[in-house]
Amino acid sequence: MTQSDQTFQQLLDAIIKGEIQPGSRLRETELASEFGIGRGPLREALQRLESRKLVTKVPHVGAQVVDFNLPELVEIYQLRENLEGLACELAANNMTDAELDELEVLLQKHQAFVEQSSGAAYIQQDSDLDFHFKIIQCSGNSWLVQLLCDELYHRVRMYRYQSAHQKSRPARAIKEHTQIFEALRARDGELASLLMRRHISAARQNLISVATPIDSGD
Amino acid sequence: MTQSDQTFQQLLDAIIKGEIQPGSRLRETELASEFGIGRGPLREALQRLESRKLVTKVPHVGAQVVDFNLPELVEIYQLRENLEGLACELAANNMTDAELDELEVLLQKHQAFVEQSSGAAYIQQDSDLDFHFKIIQCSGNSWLVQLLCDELYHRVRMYRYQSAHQKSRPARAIKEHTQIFEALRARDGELASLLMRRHISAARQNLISVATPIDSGD
DNA sequence: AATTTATATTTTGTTAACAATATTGATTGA
DNA sequence: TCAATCAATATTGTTAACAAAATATAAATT
Repeated sequence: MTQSDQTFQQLLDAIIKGEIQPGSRLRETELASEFGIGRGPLREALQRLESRKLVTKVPHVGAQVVDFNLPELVEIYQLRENLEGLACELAANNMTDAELDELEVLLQKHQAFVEQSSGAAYIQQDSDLDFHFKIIQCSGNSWLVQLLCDELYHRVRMYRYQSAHQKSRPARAIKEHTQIFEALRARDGELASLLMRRHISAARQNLISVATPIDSGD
Repeated sequence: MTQSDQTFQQLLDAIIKGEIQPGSRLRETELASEFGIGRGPLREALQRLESRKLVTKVPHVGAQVVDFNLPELVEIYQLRENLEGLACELAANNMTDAELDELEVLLQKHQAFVEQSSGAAYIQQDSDLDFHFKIIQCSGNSWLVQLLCDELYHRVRMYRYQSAHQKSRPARAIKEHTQIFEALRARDGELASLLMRRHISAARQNLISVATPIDSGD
């Protein structure tokens, strides 16, 4: 594994978990010596973060970690709604019985996390994303997989870590996941797609209502 | 503008137009001296091409231009179908009257190209893509714009240049574009979306039938 | 002759120094 | 006191040399 790869992974993790704060300036020399590598590989790592939209770069000025931004997150959820709907349609036809079993395991694992209600919220939320990931990967469309898993989802995870206190709505999510799973098991792509779209749409609206201070009208 | 930027643009153009053949090996030293630059900026350019999926890199081995691949193109059209459908929905609400006028101009320009039926096919096809681009940009969803314009479309254009002889179906395309435009003008997002999905779906099926040798059944 | 082993060559990964640009801070003038 | 100008500093862009890995070539063995 190249140094560029390693550094990319480590920076990715640190940014998503908020260990490097949103908006931070990323100085090449500073980071390079921190990781004990030269500036070359570090620049490559930064560029890869930029292509995932976790970092913005301005020529001759520098790089900084993206800042949290509700409108942008809403945009991402709009895309998820459509793309994951499509993923369900495709997965309903493509996925094997073994894959369905694996998905069921994920669902049960998630349920267990919620019921014992222990552990940090982000564990539960990662578990939620695992369910979505699995379906996407079963779609069989490699571009769809890359777009969602490798580009949009980093941003979603970043947001979740940074607002892990808002426990979203785990019980309801599980129920919706179960419905989606059953539609997939029945190979009903149309229904699975509809349910997934509704599921993400609800999450999007929840996002807005949580982040927006209630306007009491006075 | 940095050397990395310039080189990226030039390589992008050369790859899309087929001046650098699909499957070609891209040797760093060779290209660098060809562009009269060092290997550093060249590597950055290659990396950016990789993130657009026009080049594949293997560590310690090297980079090569992606090869044409029908199943992958079909995957991309599946995504376009959904994403551009969404773009229409959003654009119907968001786009200004001025933008509608601009779109109409593009439509007429495209029509002119087809009627005079002169010029290379790829001019007509670029003109076709301009129409799609415009709508996407009017969606107001910046992630949608980037995904489509900056990632998926390079691959579409690459395919079109390399099969410019297959004149697709320009007259029909114009007719469908006109319908979509009228729906947008009427601010009917649902209809515009439906028409766009159907439009791209037809293109996808055309793609398959053109590329697949007719199975006469014997 | 075919296959393996060893060697040489090519090519990528990495570094450290240099050049160019932007930022910062001090200085000057109104 | 504030604004503008200039020098000093810090930071990115770029290059050329070196290190490590993979590929190609040649020799040796069965």
